[in-house]
Amino acid sequence: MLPPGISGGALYSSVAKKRASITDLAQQLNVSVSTVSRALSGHRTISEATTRRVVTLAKEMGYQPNNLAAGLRRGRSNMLGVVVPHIDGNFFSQVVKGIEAAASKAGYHVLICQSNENVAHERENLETLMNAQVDGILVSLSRTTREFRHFDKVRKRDIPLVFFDRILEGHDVSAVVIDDRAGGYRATKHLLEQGYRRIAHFGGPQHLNIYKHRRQGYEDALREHGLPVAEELVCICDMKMEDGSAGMRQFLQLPQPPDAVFSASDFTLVGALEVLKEHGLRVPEDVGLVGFSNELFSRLTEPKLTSIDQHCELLGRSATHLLLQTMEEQGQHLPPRHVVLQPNLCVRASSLRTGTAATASVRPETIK
Amino acid sequence: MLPPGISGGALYSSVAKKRASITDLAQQLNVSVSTVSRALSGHRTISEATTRRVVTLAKEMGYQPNNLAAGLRRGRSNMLGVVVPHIDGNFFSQVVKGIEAAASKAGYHVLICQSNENVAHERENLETLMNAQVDGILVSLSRTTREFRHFDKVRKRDIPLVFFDRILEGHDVSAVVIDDRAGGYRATKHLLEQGYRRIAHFGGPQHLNIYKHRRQGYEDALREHGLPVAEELVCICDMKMEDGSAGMRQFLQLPQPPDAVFSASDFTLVGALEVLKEHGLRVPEDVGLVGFSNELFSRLTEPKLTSIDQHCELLGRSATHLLLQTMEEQGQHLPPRHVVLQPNLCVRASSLRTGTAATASVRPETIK
DNA sequence: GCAATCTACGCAAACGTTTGCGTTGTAGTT
DNA sequence: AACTACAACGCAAACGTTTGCGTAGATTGC
Repeated sequence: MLPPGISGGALYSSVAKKRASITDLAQQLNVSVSTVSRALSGHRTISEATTRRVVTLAKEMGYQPNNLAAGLRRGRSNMLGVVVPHIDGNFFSQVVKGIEAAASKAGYHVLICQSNENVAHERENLETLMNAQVDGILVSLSRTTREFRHFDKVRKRDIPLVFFDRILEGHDVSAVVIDDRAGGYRATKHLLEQGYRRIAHFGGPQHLNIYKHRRQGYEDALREHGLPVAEELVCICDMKMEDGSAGMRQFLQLPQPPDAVFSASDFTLVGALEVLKEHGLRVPEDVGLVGFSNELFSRLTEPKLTSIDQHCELLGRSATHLLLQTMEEQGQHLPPRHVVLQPNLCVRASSLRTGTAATASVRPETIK
Repeated sequence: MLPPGISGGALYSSVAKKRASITDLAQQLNVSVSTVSRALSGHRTISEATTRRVVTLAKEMGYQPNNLAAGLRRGRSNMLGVVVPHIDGNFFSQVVKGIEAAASKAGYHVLICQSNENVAHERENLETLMNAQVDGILVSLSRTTREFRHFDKVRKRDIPLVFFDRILEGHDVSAVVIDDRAGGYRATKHLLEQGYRRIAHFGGPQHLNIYKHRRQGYEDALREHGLPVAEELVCICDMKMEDGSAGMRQFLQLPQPPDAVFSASDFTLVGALEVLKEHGLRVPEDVGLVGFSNELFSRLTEPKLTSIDQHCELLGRSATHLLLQTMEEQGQHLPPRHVVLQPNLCVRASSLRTGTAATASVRPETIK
């Protein structure tokens, strides 16, 4: 016999510390589990009185629904997967912020994976996410991704898939992208308006839409101005700082070096800027610079870099919305959709040739 | 009757596209589900032959285990939660990289939440993570977190909790931190060795360990040199760029302005640097600067900023290991443990007064 | 006063695993 | 021959939800 006041149950519970489940609530209230479940999800077939009782007890006992169980039963996890090349740097961390905001508003959690610009990693990331039973996947391709085979498994499983920013050319997928051609065009045109005439270009791997289109915009602007597209003024590289230094050194050895550079990334520009200073060339007086992505540090260099801003957060939100929409229309197998966002030119000192007539109309733009 | 070759099952399956489950495998092989389960997890009570059969069929059918179901049954989700103030900036994105690496090596997924330096957000993040049934949580506190109450719920549920970098003073929790006092001390001592004598300090909210300790190191170094700690040379702020500008402007209005600044963040230093240039003061000749965190952009300013590097990735890995260890020792309720990592001084131009005798022993340090 | 309609709730199956225990069949021991 | 011992596998419960269907009792319409 136990002494009065000490039941076996109480003794046990002082050890176990089990989380309260829906069943516990049901027992305490003398109702069925289904009633509790429905009450908690606000079903209207449950009387207001019972709902109140359930909700208050739930709060009192600190009840927290078990998402695993719910997910198992409903066939979905309420989790979204994201694969990005990396989260350092301004662009992707901002995009991720947008994704998280939109996802959590819709009741989804977000699983973030980094491919480190490595296609093998990217493949693993996809496995990881599928293993975690995510309901949908957002991907921005790594720079080394040249084929699509590792996505077959995802599509076979009918897991909704939306790409953003970086996609592979010629593949029919849903995606949210920036109008990179327009970005490249505006950047180059701005340089032309500032009076620069021999404009070089740093570009990334051309199998990626973003780099290809930025270059197209660059070429379009030149042609529109009746200028030739010089092969020796285009440098295709990996977009690292070092690549910018190396590329700029090459440019400066040309018989006719460029008087401006439009780069598809701010990173290369930093390297280029260093080399220019080494050579005693002044920016923007001798050489004008325009970058892409509007990285945080672009405001910190001397001079500050003109760059194309991509509304990163909006991009993230849009991609998430498209994914959620795709998920809703699951069975229907509608054709892929594309959303195109317009980028902004952020004019700063690196491309403003003071004293030039063309400057008059352009004023430094502040970022919202 | 159905026409030959078309069974009801086939017809159905052509529509449903169900993912293969362990049960499907069992049926195909005429064994029980438990056998399949054990075979897949490499149990030795299953004959080698059957194991092989199961594994090959699993691969053939593209079987992917359902983590939700497994998690439900085993009482854990194999997911870790992380709460960071933000993931932009070098520090936290690197730390997260370390966390991910260590976690995935141990078979865990990682859920990342950003508090945006907001304690209310932080509270929501915790709810989110608990809701997602994570098995453990890693937290670096937001700058506005001054009390601990929102962590009670986590501890009540016995969810293993490890803090990293930013913790609240006087709370008994497991944590992996940097030796910030040593960092502050070395930074300040370096400035003293370079001949600077009137050294100012930018600090963050003093309820956070990191800012308090960095300041302590600063003061210790001054005292050791027989220098007074001047109240007017210490600026406690929010560590934004703007705060740096504003603070520097104040410093310059003093009757005796400082000849160097040790800042607890690189960000403020960028603002300060701008102001110094405005006033025509040269760095490092007139004013020396040393920051903290070794942000990416610290190598891009003019001049490059000397800063304290924190081995971000190692920090992330250490924190994860401590968490995993804590999870293993769950029931035992051992006392909290602390791990302290040593930071590194990265000397760059902003603090190198050439021509000073003291310079001889110090050479620019490269970062691994 | 009786069928029809609602309201508010309960029953039980299902989601895909894991795991303690029970059950075969075979080999080895005495 | 009767026994134990062990290897290899099956049974069924359990994890915590959700949800289709069923069913009391109350209300309505005529």
